[in-house]
Amino acid sequence: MLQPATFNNNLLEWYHSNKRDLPWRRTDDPYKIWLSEVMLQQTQVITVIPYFEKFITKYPTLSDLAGADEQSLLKDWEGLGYYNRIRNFHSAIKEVEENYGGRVTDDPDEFFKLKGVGPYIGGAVQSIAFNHLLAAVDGNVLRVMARLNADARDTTKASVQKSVKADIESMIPLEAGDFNQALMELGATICTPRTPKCILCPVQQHCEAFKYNTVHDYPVKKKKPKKKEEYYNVYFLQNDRDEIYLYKQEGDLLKGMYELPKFDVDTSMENIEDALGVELDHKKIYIGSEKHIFTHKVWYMEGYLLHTTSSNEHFIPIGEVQNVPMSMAMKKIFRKFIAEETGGL
DNA sequence: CAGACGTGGAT
DNA sequence: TATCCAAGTCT
Repeated sequence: MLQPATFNNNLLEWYHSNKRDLPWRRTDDPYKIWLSEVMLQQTQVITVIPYFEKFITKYPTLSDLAGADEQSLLKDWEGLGYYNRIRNFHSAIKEVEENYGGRVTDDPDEFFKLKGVGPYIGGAVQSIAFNHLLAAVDGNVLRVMARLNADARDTTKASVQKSVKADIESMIPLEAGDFNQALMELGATICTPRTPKCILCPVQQHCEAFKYNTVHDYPVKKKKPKKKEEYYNVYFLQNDRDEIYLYKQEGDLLKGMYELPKFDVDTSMENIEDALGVELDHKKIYIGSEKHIFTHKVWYMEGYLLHTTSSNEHFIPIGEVQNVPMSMAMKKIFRKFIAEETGGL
Protein backbone atom coordinates (compact mmCIF):
# COMPACT_ATOMS: atom_id res chain seq x y z
CA MET A 1 0.00 0.00 0.00
CA LEU A 2 0.92 3.64 -0.38
CA GLN A 3 2.60 5.53 2.41
CA PRO A 4 0.19 8.46 2.38
CA ALA A 5 2.30 11.16 4.02
CA THR A 6 5.34 10.77 1.78
CA PHE A 7 3.26 10.12 -1.30
CA ASN A 8 1.07 13.17 -0.77
CA ASN A 9 4.05 15.42 -0.14
CA ASN A 10 5.89 14.21 -3.22
CA LEU A 11 2.83 14.59 -5.42
CA LEU A 12 1.86 18.04 -4.16
CA GLU A 13 5.39 19.35 -4.38
CA TRP A 14 5.61 18.15 -7.98
CA TYR A 15 2.24 19.70 -8.78
CA HIS A 16 3.09 23.12 -7.40
CA SER A 17 6.44 23.30 -9.12
CA ASN A 18 5.00 22.27 -12.52
CA LYS A 19 1.64 23.98 -12.28
CA ARG A 20 0.16 24.98 -15.62
CA ASP A 21 -1.58 28.33 -15.96
CA LEU A 22 -5.04 27.15 -17.03
CA PRO A 23 -7.88 29.70 -17.22
CA TRP A 24 -10.04 27.95 -14.63
CA ARG A 25 -7.16 28.02 -12.15
CA ARG A 26 -7.29 31.81 -12.13
CA THR A 27 -10.69 31.96 -10.45
CA ASP A 28 -12.25 30.93 -7.16
CA ASP A 29 -15.78 31.43 -8.45
CA PRO A 30 -17.54 28.06 -7.90
CA TYR A 31 -19.74 28.69 -10.93
CA LYS A 32 -16.73 29.01 -13.23
CA ILE A 33 -14.93 26.06 -11.67
CA TRP A 34 -18.09 24.01 -12.14
CA LEU A 35 -18.42 25.13 -15.75
CA SER A 36 -14.84 24.09 -16.45
CA GLU A 37 -15.42 20.63 -14.99
CA VAL A 38 -18.51 20.14 -17.13
CA MET A 39 -16.56 21.11 -20.23
CA LEU A 40 -13.63 18.88 -19.31
CA GLN A 41 -15.68 15.70 -19.24
CA GLN A 42 -14.25 13.38 -21.89
CA THR A 43 -12.67 16.43 -23.48
CA GLN A 44 -9.05 17.48 -23.56
CA VAL A 45 -7.77 20.63 -21.89
CA ILE A 46 -6.55 22.07 -25.19
CA THR A 47 -10.03 21.75 -26.67
CA VAL A 48 -11.80 23.25 -23.67
CA ILE A 49 -9.75 26.43 -23.23
CA PRO A 50 -11.31 28.56 -26.03
CA TYR A 51 -14.83 27.44 -25.13
CA PHE A 52 -14.26 28.25 -21.47
CA GLU A 53 -12.97 31.72 -22.35
CA LYS A 54 -15.96 32.34 -24.61
CA PHE A 55 -18.45 31.24 -21.97
CA ILE A 56 -17.05 33.26 -19.07
CA THR A 57 -16.90 36.32 -21.30
CA LYS A 58 -20.43 35.92 -22.59
CA TYR A 59 -21.89 34.59 -19.32
CA PRO A 60 -19.65 36.12 -16.61
CA THR A 61 -21.99 35.28 -13.75
CA LEU A 62 -24.18 32.36 -12.81
CA SER A 63 -27.23 34.58 -13.30
CA ASP A 64 -26.16 35.42 -16.84
CA LEU A 65 -26.09 31.78 -17.80
CA ALA A 66 -29.29 31.02 -15.90
CA GLY A 67 -31.03 33.70 -17.94
CA ALA A 68 -29.75 32.53 -21.31
CA ASP A 69 -31.95 30.56 -23.68
CA GLU A 70 -31.06 26.97 -24.46
CA GLN A 71 -30.64 27.48 -28.18
CA SER A 72 -28.02 30.20 -27.67
CA LEU A 73 -26.15 27.99 -25.21
CA LEU A 74 -26.19 25.09 -27.66
CA LYS A 75 -24.89 27.40 -30.37
CA ASP A 76 -22.03 28.47 -28.10
CA TRP A 77 -21.38 24.82 -27.20
CA GLU A 78 -21.43 23.81 -30.89
CA GLY A 79 -18.45 21.61 -31.74
CA LEU A 80 -17.67 20.64 -28.15
CA GLY A 81 -19.90 17.55 -28.27
CA TYR A 82 -21.95 15.70 -25.67
CA TYR A 83 -24.58 18.40 -25.92
CA ASN A 84 -26.58 17.13 -22.98
CA ARG A 85 -23.79 18.50 -20.81
CA ILE A 86 -24.78 22.10 -21.44
CA ARG A 87 -28.50 21.34 -21.30
CA ASN A 88 -28.04 19.64 -17.92
CA PHE A 89 -25.73 22.38 -16.68
CA HIS A 90 -28.24 25.04 -17.70
CA SER A 91 -30.96 23.17 -15.84
CA ALA A 92 -28.76 22.88 -12.72
CA ILE A 93 -27.74 26.53 -12.87
CA LYS A 94 -31.36 27.62 -13.19
CA GLU A 95 -32.14 25.54 -10.12
CA VAL A 96 -29.30 27.21 -8.21
CA GLU A 97 -30.58 30.62 -9.31
CA GLU A 98 -34.14 29.89 -8.26
CA ASN A 99 -33.75 27.68 -5.20
CA TYR A 100 -30.34 28.59 -3.77
CA GLY A 101 -30.38 32.35 -4.30
CA GLY A 102 -27.82 32.11 -7.07
CA ARG A 103 -25.13 30.71 -4.78
CA VAL A 104 -23.53 27.36 -5.57
CA THR A 105 -24.10 25.27 -2.46
CA ASP A 106 -21.10 24.09 -0.46
CA ASP A 107 -23.14 21.20 0.89
CA PRO A 108 -21.99 18.13 -1.07
CA ASP A 109 -25.23 16.25 -0.46
CA GLU A 110 -27.23 19.11 -1.95
CA PHE A 111 -24.79 19.63 -4.80
CA PHE A 112 -24.88 15.98 -5.85
CA LYS A 113 -28.63 16.26 -6.41
CA LEU A 114 -28.18 18.72 -9.27
CA LYS A 115 -28.51 17.62 -12.89
CA GLY A 116 -25.28 16.53 -14.53
CA VAL A 117 -23.46 16.29 -11.20
CA GLY A 118 -22.02 12.79 -10.80
CA PRO A 119 -19.23 11.37 -8.65
CA TYR A 120 -16.52 13.19 -10.58
CA ILE A 121 -18.05 16.67 -10.93
CA GLY A 122 -19.31 16.56 -7.36
CA GLY A 123 -15.91 15.67 -5.95
CA ALA A 124 -14.03 18.05 -8.19
CA VAL A 125 -16.16 21.14 -7.55
CA GLN A 126 -16.64 20.53 -3.85
CA SER A 127 -12.93 19.92 -3.29
CA ILE A 128 -11.56 22.68 -5.53
CA ALA A 129 -14.09 25.39 -4.70
CA PHE A 130 -14.89 24.51 -1.08
CA ASN A 131 -12.03 22.25 -0.01
CA HIS A 132 -14.19 19.32 0.98
CA LEU A 133 -12.19 16.12 1.43
CA LEU A 134 -13.70 14.37 -1.58
CA ALA A 135 -11.95 12.58 -4.43
CA ALA A 136 -12.38 13.44 -8.11
CA VAL A 137 -11.91 10.18 -9.95
CA ASP A 138 -11.53 10.51 -13.71
CA GLY A 139 -9.79 8.38 -16.32
CA ASN A 140 -6.39 9.76 -15.36
CA VAL A 141 -6.85 8.95 -11.70
CA LEU A 142 -8.08 5.43 -12.43
CA ARG A 143 -4.98 4.77 -14.51
CA VAL A 144 -2.59 6.28 -11.95
CA MET A 145 -4.12 4.38 -9.04
CA ALA A 146 -4.26 1.09 -10.96
CA ARG A 147 -0.53 1.35 -11.64
CA LEU A 148 0.42 2.53 -8.17
CA ASN A 149 -1.38 -0.43 -6.61
CA ALA A 150 -0.90 -2.93 -9.47
CA ASP A 151 -4.66 -3.21 -9.34
CA ALA A 152 -5.92 -5.55 -12.07
CA ARG A 153 -9.61 -4.92 -11.55
CA ASP A 154 -11.63 -3.70 -14.54
CA THR A 155 -11.63 0.10 -14.16
CA THR A 156 -14.64 0.49 -16.45
CA LYS A 157 -16.87 -0.93 -13.72
CA ALA A 158 -18.68 1.57 -11.54
CA SER A 159 -18.07 -0.59 -8.47
CA VAL A 160 -14.30 -0.39 -8.99
CA GLN A 161 -14.44 3.36 -9.52
CA LYS A 162 -16.38 3.70 -6.30
CA SER A 163 -13.79 1.63 -4.46
CA VAL A 164 -10.93 3.75 -5.82
CA LYS A 165 -12.77 6.91 -4.77
CA ALA A 166 -13.08 5.56 -1.24
CA ASP A 167 -9.39 4.60 -1.16
CA ILE A 168 -8.36 8.11 -2.16
CA GLU A 169 -10.68 9.72 0.34
CA SER A 170 -9.08 7.67 3.11
CA MET A 171 -5.73 9.33 2.42
CA ILE A 172 -6.68 12.71 0.91
CA PRO A 173 -4.85 15.66 2.52
CA LEU A 174 -6.34 18.96 3.61
CA GLU A 175 -5.37 20.52 0.27
CA ALA A 176 -7.96 18.27 -1.35
CA GLY A 177 -8.55 20.38 -4.44
CA ASP A 178 -4.87 20.63 -5.26
CA PHE A 179 -4.40 16.95 -4.53
CA ASN A 180 -7.16 15.94 -6.93
CA GLN A 181 -5.79 18.18 -9.65
CA ALA A 182 -2.28 16.87 -9.01
CA LEU A 183 -3.42 13.28 -9.45
CA MET A 184 -5.17 14.14 -12.73
CA GLU A 185 -2.25 16.22 -13.94
CA LEU A 186 0.12 13.36 -13.19
CA GLY A 187 -2.01 11.07 -15.33
CA ALA A 188 -2.28 13.61 -18.12
CA THR A 189 1.41 14.45 -18.36
CA ILE A 190 3.54 11.69 -16.75
CA CYS A 191 1.51 8.55 -16.15
CA THR A 192 0.11 8.58 -19.69
CA PRO A 193 -1.71 5.67 -21.33
CA ARG A 194 0.90 4.54 -23.88
CA THR A 195 4.43 5.61 -23.03
CA PRO A 196 4.44 6.79 -19.45
CA LYS A 197 7.42 8.89 -18.39
CA CYS A 198 8.19 6.88 -15.29
CA ILE A 199 11.69 8.32 -15.17
CA LEU A 200 10.15 11.72 -14.39
CA CYS A 201 7.50 10.46 -12.01
CA PRO A 202 7.49 12.10 -8.57
CA VAL A 203 5.89 9.05 -6.97
CA GLN A 204 7.83 6.34 -8.79
CA GLN A 205 9.06 4.93 -5.49
CA HIS A 206 5.46 4.23 -4.50
CA CYS A 207 4.48 2.45 -7.71
CA GLU A 208 3.93 -1.31 -7.57
CA ALA A 209 3.64 -1.60 -11.34
CA PHE A 210 6.94 0.21 -11.85
CA LYS A 211 8.59 -1.97 -9.26
CA TYR A 212 7.65 -5.14 -11.16
CA ASN A 213 8.04 -3.57 -14.62
CA THR A 214 4.36 -4.14 -15.44
CA VAL A 215 3.24 -0.56 -15.96
CA HIS A 216 1.86 -1.45 -19.40
CA ASP A 217 -0.46 -4.04 -17.88
CA TYR A 218 -2.53 -1.31 -16.25
CA PRO A 219 -5.21 -0.15 -16.23
CA VAL A 220 -7.31 -3.17 -17.12
CA LYS A 221 -10.34 -2.13 -19.16
CA LYS A 222 -13.08 -4.01 -20.84
CA LYS A 223 -12.94 -3.63 -24.62
CA LYS A 224 -15.43 -1.35 -26.30
CA PRO A 225 -18.08 -2.81 -28.59
CA LYS A 226 -17.80 -2.22 -32.31
CA LYS A 227 -19.52 0.86 -33.71
CA LYS A 228 -22.78 0.33 -35.55
CA GLU A 229 -22.88 1.60 -39.11
CA GLU A 230 -25.84 3.64 -40.35
CA TYR A 231 -26.44 4.72 -43.93
CA TYR A 232 -28.47 7.83 -44.71
CA ASN A 233 -29.49 9.99 -47.59
CA VAL A 234 -29.40 13.63 -46.48
CA TYR A 235 -31.57 16.06 -48.42
CA PHE A 236 -31.19 19.74 -49.13
CA LEU A 237 -34.74 20.83 -49.86
CA GLN A 238 -34.46 24.20 -51.51
CA ASN A 239 -37.46 26.27 -52.54
CA ASP A 240 -37.82 29.28 -54.85
CA ARG A 241 -37.25 31.69 -51.96
CA ASP A 242 -33.77 30.34 -51.21
CA GLU A 243 -34.97 28.64 -48.09
CA ILE A 244 -34.04 25.15 -47.00
CA TYR A 245 -35.72 22.61 -44.78
CA LEU A 246 -34.13 22.29 -41.34
CA TYR A 247 -35.56 20.86 -38.14
CA LYS A 248 -34.64 20.56 -34.51
CA GLN A 249 -33.49 17.09 -33.49
CA GLU A 250 -35.66 15.72 -30.70
CA GLY A 251 -34.18 12.27 -30.21
CA ASP A 252 -31.47 11.51 -27.65
CA LEU A 253 -28.62 11.85 -30.11
CA LEU A 254 -27.80 15.52 -30.78
CA LYS A 255 -30.96 16.64 -29.03
CA GLY A 256 -31.66 20.32 -29.60
CA MET A 257 -29.30 20.57 -32.57
CA TYR A 258 -30.65 21.36 -36.04
CA GLU A 259 -30.52 18.76 -38.74
CA LEU A 260 -31.13 18.39 -42.45
CA PRO A 261 -33.79 15.78 -43.19
CA LYS A 262 -32.16 12.37 -43.40
CA PHE A 263 -33.68 9.01 -44.28
CA ASP A 264 -32.60 5.44 -44.64
CA VAL A 265 -31.20 4.98 -48.12
CA ASP A 266 -34.14 2.87 -49.30
CA THR A 267 -36.84 5.38 -48.31
CA SER A 268 -39.07 6.29 -51.26
CA MET A 269 -39.67 9.84 -52.45
CA GLU A 270 -43.35 9.47 -51.62
CA ASN A 271 -42.58 8.54 -48.04
CA ILE A 272 -40.20 11.48 -47.74
CA GLU A 273 -42.84 13.87 -49.06
CA ASP A 274 -45.34 12.51 -46.56
CA ALA A 275 -42.90 12.71 -43.66
CA LEU A 276 -41.88 16.30 -44.39
CA GLY A 277 -45.19 17.63 -45.65
CA VAL A 278 -43.78 18.90 -48.94
CA GLU A 279 -44.06 18.26 -52.64
CA LEU A 280 -40.81 17.54 -54.42
CA ASP A 281 -39.47 17.52 -57.92
CA HIS A 282 -38.36 13.91 -58.03
CA LYS A 283 -35.14 14.78 -59.77
CA LYS A 284 -32.35 14.79 -57.20
CA ILE A 285 -28.81 16.09 -57.67
CA TYR A 286 -26.00 14.26 -55.96
CA ILE A 287 -23.92 16.61 -53.80
CA GLY A 288 -21.33 14.30 -52.27
CA SER A 289 -20.80 11.90 -49.40
CA GLU A 290 -19.47 12.16 -45.86
CA LYS A 291 -18.56 9.81 -43.05
CA HIS A 292 -18.94 10.85 -39.44
CA ILE A 293 -17.70 8.82 -36.49
CA PHE A 294 -19.47 9.05 -33.15
CA THR A 295 -18.47 7.28 -29.95
CA HIS A 296 -20.83 4.41 -30.60
CA LYS A 297 -21.86 4.63 -34.26
CA VAL A 298 -20.79 5.69 -37.73
CA TRP A 299 -22.91 7.65 -40.15
CA TYR A 300 -22.37 7.26 -43.87
CA MET A 301 -24.19 10.13 -45.53
CA GLU A 302 -25.01 10.80 -49.18
CA GLY A 303 -26.14 14.36 -49.85
CA TYR A 304 -28.75 15.23 -52.47
CA LEU A 305 -30.20 18.52 -53.63
CA LEU A 306 -33.94 18.57 -54.24
CA HIS A 307 -36.12 21.40 -55.47
CA THR A 308 -39.53 22.07 -54.02
CA THR A 309 -42.27 24.63 -54.47
CA SER A 310 -43.41 24.04 -50.91
CA SER A 311 -42.78 26.08 -47.82
CA ASN A 312 -43.66 25.49 -44.18
CA GLU A 313 -42.42 26.42 -40.72
CA HIS A 314 -39.34 24.23 -41.16
CA PHE A 315 -37.95 26.26 -44.03
CA ILE A 316 -35.43 28.94 -43.10
CA PRO A 317 -33.42 31.29 -45.32
CA ILE A 318 -30.07 29.83 -46.26
CA GLY A 319 -28.34 32.89 -44.82
CA GLU A 320 -29.78 32.18 -41.38
CA VAL A 321 -28.56 28.62 -41.11
CA GLN A 322 -25.35 29.79 -39.51
CA ASN A 323 -27.35 31.11 -36.55
CA VAL A 324 -28.74 27.77 -35.38
CA PRO A 325 -26.77 25.09 -33.55
CA MET A 326 -25.72 22.25 -35.82
CA SER A 327 -23.67 19.12 -35.18
CA MET A 328 -20.33 18.60 -36.89
CA ALA A 329 -21.87 15.64 -38.71
CA MET A 330 -24.42 17.92 -40.37
CA LYS A 331 -21.98 20.76 -40.91
CA LYS A 332 -19.72 18.46 -42.89
CA ILE A 333 -22.42 17.54 -45.38
CA PHE A 334 -23.80 21.07 -45.35
CA ARG A 335 -20.47 22.41 -46.55
CA LYS A 336 -20.77 20.28 -49.67
CA PHE A 337 -24.10 21.89 -50.37
CA ILE A 338 -22.60 25.38 -50.04
CA ALA A 339 -19.72 24.38 -52.30
CA GLU A 340 -22.22 23.17 -54.90
CA GLU A 341 -24.16 26.44 -54.66
CA THR A 342 -21.17 28.72 -55.00
CA GLY A 343 -18.72 26.65 -57.02
CA GLY A 344 -21.09 24.89 -59.36
CA LEU A 345 -22.36 27.96 -61.21
C1' DC B 1 -25.01 -2.95 -15.16
C1' DA B 2 -24.39 -2.03 -20.21
C1' DG B 3 -25.12 1.05 -23.63
C1' DA B 4 -25.93 5.77 -25.25
C1' DC B 5 -23.94 10.01 -25.78
C1' DG B 6 -19.66 14.11 -29.79
C1' DT B 7 -15.62 15.34 -31.44
C1' DG B 8 -10.75 15.49 -32.45
C1' DG B 9 -6.16 13.70 -31.95
C1' DA B 10 -2.57 10.09 -31.45
C1' DT B 11 -0.58 5.72 -32.72
C1' DT C 1 -7.71 1.60 -41.32
C1' DA C 2 -8.69 0.40 -36.58
C1' DT C 3 -8.50 1.42 -31.94
C1' DC C 4 -8.00 4.03 -28.06
C1' DC C 5 -8.42 7.96 -25.38
C1' DA C 6 -9.89 12.58 -23.35
C1' DA C 7 -10.88 16.23 -15.84
C1' DG C 8 -18.07 11.28 -17.11
C1' DT C 9 -23.23 11.11 -16.57
C1' DC C 10 -27.67 9.31 -17.51
C1' DT C 11 -31.01 5.66 -18.23
